[in-house]
Amino acid sequence: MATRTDTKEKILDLAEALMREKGFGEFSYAHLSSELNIKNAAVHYHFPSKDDLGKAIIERALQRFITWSHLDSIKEMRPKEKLAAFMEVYYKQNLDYSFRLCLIGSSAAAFPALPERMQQEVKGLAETILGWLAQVFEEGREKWELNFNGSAKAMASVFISTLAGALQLSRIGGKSFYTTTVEQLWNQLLVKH
Amino acid sequence: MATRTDTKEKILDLAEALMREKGFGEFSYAHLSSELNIKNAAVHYHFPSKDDLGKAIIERALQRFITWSHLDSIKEMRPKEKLAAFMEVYYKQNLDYSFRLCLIGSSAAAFPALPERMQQEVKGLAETILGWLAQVFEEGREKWELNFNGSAKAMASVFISTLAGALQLSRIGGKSFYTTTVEQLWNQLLVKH
DNA sequence: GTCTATAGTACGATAGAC
DNA sequence: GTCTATCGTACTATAGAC
Repeated sequence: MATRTDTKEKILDLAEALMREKGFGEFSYAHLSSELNIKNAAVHYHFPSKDDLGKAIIERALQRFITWSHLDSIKEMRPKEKLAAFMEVYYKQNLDYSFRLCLIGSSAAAFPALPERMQQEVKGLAETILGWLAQVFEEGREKWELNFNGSAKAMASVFISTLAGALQLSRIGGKSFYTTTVEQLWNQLLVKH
Repeated sequence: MATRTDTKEKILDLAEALMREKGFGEFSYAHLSSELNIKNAAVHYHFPSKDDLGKAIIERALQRFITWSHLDSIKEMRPKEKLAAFMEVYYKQNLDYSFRLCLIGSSAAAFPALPERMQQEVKGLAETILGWLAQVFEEGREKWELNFNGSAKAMASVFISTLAGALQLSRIGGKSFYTTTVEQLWNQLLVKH
């Protein structure tokens, strides 16, 4: 019925959602198979071990980010718009669902328990996103659209730490905690020093 | 041999450390008992269910923070010093060990999987810390020691989100990611607008 | 590519002796 | 307060039929 690719993609979709909702160690092959109406052996066929599954989740997310950041519609934006677009995607992919974390945040929290091959993938993903953000901040300051002192890399680190942290803490403080926090962060970037 | 209180405290100490290193769902009664050279039934004697244990971890942390913030040595400090003292404790209790998370961060990441009674305690702990920080920020701005726009509560939210986020991401990016990020955050608070 | 069946392990929790 | 012993459950993973 379903082609090989269909099932594999569906497994990845669900696994990624569960990882962000509950954590990588908190969902099982049984969760995946029952939800997809297949047997757990079928999941093992596509991803022999959970290590393979975890690595594939992160690999796919990296490709997705690269594709997104290379879209003409994104590349043509001014720095401030790029940052706003990033924040919008971040909000929609996470807070529009019931407090899913971003993959970086979920991975970081569980990092010591993750398979080593998966840890390597996560490092690559984090470096890619941080590099892109640092470039946007650099460009934004040059063009007088964003205001901050210090290095663009450090500012990008504050930015992504705040987003990821606020997203996590919004599980305790509610959605308004996230919006309040991010609005404050954003406003500080627009202040004229 | 060991008094009742001794063992109970030792269990709490170890459980809290494991929760911050690996996550609440990632350690077991077997981990606790083997490390403490007792049997898992002994742990169940002190904390019948893992819910009880989790609740006790957070309760104790709340008392610890209240005690700390009520110390004369802390209360006598100027706002900027208070914030610096908070950051120093945060660094020493977390990054001086091998990337332990703070209890708030660890709890937030695993929140949906935590026992409900534990979730309530976590909310209380987060509110207490956030309230204290907001007061420090308010006072700091009044006395011209800290610079920020917007509400003190929002600034406190950014502050704690950034610390918790940077601590988590430092598991991916190393200790220098944390120090870079927090230094940037700190410098922004001292900038004269 | 998906199934049935199952091995092997780890978990939280409890009963009852000391 | 700690022990031995054990129950019931859930997990990752594999062998072999279809």
